Amino acid sequence: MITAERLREIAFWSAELTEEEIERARRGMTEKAFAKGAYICHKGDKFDPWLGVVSGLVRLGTVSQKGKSVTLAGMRAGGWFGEGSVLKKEARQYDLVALRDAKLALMASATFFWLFENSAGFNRFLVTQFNERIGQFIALVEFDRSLDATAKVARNIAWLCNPVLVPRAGNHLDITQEEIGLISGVSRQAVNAALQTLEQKKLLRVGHGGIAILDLDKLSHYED
DNA sequence: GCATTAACAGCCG
DNA sequence: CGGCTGTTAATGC
Repeated sequence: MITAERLREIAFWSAELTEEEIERARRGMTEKAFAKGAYICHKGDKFDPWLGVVSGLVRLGTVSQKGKSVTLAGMRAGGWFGEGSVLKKEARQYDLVALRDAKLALMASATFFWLFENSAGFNRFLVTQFNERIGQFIALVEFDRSLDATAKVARNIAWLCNPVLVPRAGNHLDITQEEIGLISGVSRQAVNAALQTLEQKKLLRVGHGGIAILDLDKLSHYED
């Protein structure tokens, strides 16, 4: 169980909840630490909590039939995910790996369903979250030709900084080029080249162990 | 051609 | 010093 104050810190959506709903939410939640490289769950697991990243970086991915690993998305601190599997009471559709030491918040599915049945604020948040994800998905399908490495990197960085999915993100992203590679499905060297291209176009600025976002909108629509 | 792996020097904290 | 970055060379699809 976590305190009401802790809930405010780690869960931006709690701002939409009434006192009673906050009480329910915090009683149904715990925090858990994962070491770098650790699996949070595997594809096919019956793992029921809804998840939020409190600190660290998490990779959502899977393994194709041919055996190569495919990354679906990265999730940074402040992001919440997994509501699809919880709502449908189904097994996880992907692997979750901590790319560095991470702390996650876990909400029991019974609590999630209670909020779903009783809280207007929580439902407003859920609809907003789904809507934003659909928007990302549409943007992905819109460009049927495959993206080059620079475009993949640009889009994945933009997703990590989505202000609706991660409202407190700000303009700075603490992430190494290797981590961007793991999330984007591109080698570290290709990430390095991509970042330099994007910096020249003034869409972002590269620093040591992090980047500053200058033009999120252009990053999210970037085509080579 | 473009991207990947491997290897390495240099830089930053 | 250890981790991260920027580059180059060799290899693969």
